[in-house]
Amino acid sequence: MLHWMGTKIPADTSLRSQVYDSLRAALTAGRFTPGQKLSFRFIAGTLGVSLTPVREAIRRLVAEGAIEMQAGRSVRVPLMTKDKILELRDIRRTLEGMAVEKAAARATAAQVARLRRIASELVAVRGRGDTAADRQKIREFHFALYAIAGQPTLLQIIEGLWLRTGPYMNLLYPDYITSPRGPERRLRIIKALQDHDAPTARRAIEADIGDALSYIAGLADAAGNIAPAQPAAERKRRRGRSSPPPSGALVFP
Amino acid sequence: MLHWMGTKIPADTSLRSQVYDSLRAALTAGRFTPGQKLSFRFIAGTLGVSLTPVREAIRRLVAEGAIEMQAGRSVRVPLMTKDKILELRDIRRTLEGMAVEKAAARATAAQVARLRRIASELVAVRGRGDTAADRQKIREFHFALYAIAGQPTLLQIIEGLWLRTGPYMNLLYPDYITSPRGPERRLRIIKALQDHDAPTARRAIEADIGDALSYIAGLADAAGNIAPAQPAAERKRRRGRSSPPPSGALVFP
DNA sequence: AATCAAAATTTGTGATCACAAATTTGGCCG
DNA sequence: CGGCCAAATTTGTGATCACAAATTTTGATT
Repeated sequence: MLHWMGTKIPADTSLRSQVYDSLRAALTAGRFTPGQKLSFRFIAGTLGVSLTPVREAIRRLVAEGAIEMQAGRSVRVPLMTKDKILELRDIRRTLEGMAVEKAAARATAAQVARLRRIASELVAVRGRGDTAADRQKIREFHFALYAIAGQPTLLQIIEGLWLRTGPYMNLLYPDYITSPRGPERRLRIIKALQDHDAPTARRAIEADIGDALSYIAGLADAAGNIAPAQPAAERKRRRGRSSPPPSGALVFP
Repeated sequence: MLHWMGTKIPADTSLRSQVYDSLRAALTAGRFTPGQKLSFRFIAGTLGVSLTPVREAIRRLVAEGAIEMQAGRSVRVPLMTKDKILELRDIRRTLEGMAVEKAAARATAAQVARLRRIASELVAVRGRGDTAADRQKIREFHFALYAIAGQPTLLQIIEGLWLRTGPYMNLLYPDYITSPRGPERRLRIIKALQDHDAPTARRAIEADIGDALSYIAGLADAAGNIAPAQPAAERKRRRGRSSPPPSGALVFP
């Protein structure tokens, strides 16, 4: 639920947005193979809509770099290379470092408390083996952190970068993610925000992002290509009726 | 003309792209008043196309932050505030600084020579009072510089940032732009690239961007709003037939 | 003249169709 | 088995239509 100064911003219920959300979720979860061609009619057919909203959703995703458009006329899931990951690493490290630096200067006690709560929820989820839930909590922590900076444009750009790296972040599981550095760094960041210690906070987030993406870059083969990640494990299904997804959720199989 | 390793990339001739280019050019030149509502049918009618390509072009511009979409259903040219300009200043300073730093490490003699040529052309144009030509040369210099870094994603993000600030850059004319700091800094950057002196190059570009956008932020009124810029002066028309724009150029009046 | 509800118009959205370009298929010949 | 070309199919693009929501205009009433 999006809010702004207590005023509810009405959610965009257009089919276009729903298609966008579905594609975004599928990309982030790695449900498409990198390099896979996505035809408009396949997407429209799968989601049960016409071509029109699909085309507009695709335009947005292309603009955000989440999918790429071939010279001719087809779109496909981008293939990742070591160079591209290293470039994204440098950009993300810098921008997310900037966001945290500004956040440290402004963080209120309530905001710090919220971060602490999310961090402890993450600890609780970790080790349960639910990759999808784990990643969700990580995302929640990071964006709660960046939102404190109060810089909407910066936040939007960072979201775009997460969308580009998203399909490959599953590669961190299970090896990299079990390192205790993550939890330690999150606590260090929280402490630094509490103390308004911007340089320390920045260093911690830069190390976090730098290490994670360097690790992924290290998975590249000799040609510099990085293999696609496996889809995140689904959350446990609710007991009871399982067939139809809740109210109008457009999902890929 | 776009090239890549000697291979011509075929230009996208779709109507969608032409509409996008037209809107982008109009926005950059300040031909729309900030806050102005843009109806799909107005754009389609003006450019003589149907709604379909307009809708897709708009989606892309919205994703890039060049225009914004109201909650309900209309799109408009974003209004600029002091806070937003300062945020864009910080992001641009950082990312363009990063690009120049990488460029300094890689620049070849030929690339430096090209920068020097553009810089001298800019000096030639400067003082002729042709704002549009001046801005075009500035853009050419900056992107030739950033391209040397060889980081396509970074370049794409920077282009998006220029699109957001574009409608307001005319505010630099004629007062700010006549300062001799600009030409001096460009020469300093070129020299630093030649010497592979990354820190000096970064400092120079950061000062360039920081000063320009700080100047624009200083134009805000007490409420923090920044008045729209006047459209850039048109280039001198070629003599001869003046009515129809060259081959299929979709232009706004 | 100011107010406000009803009517008229405008506007974005989604579906559908026609069409050309790209891609795949299938068969033929080497 | 492999290369090549024409037919068949798929695919993205652009135009058009219907429709509901939003906006503007109108006109009656105070």
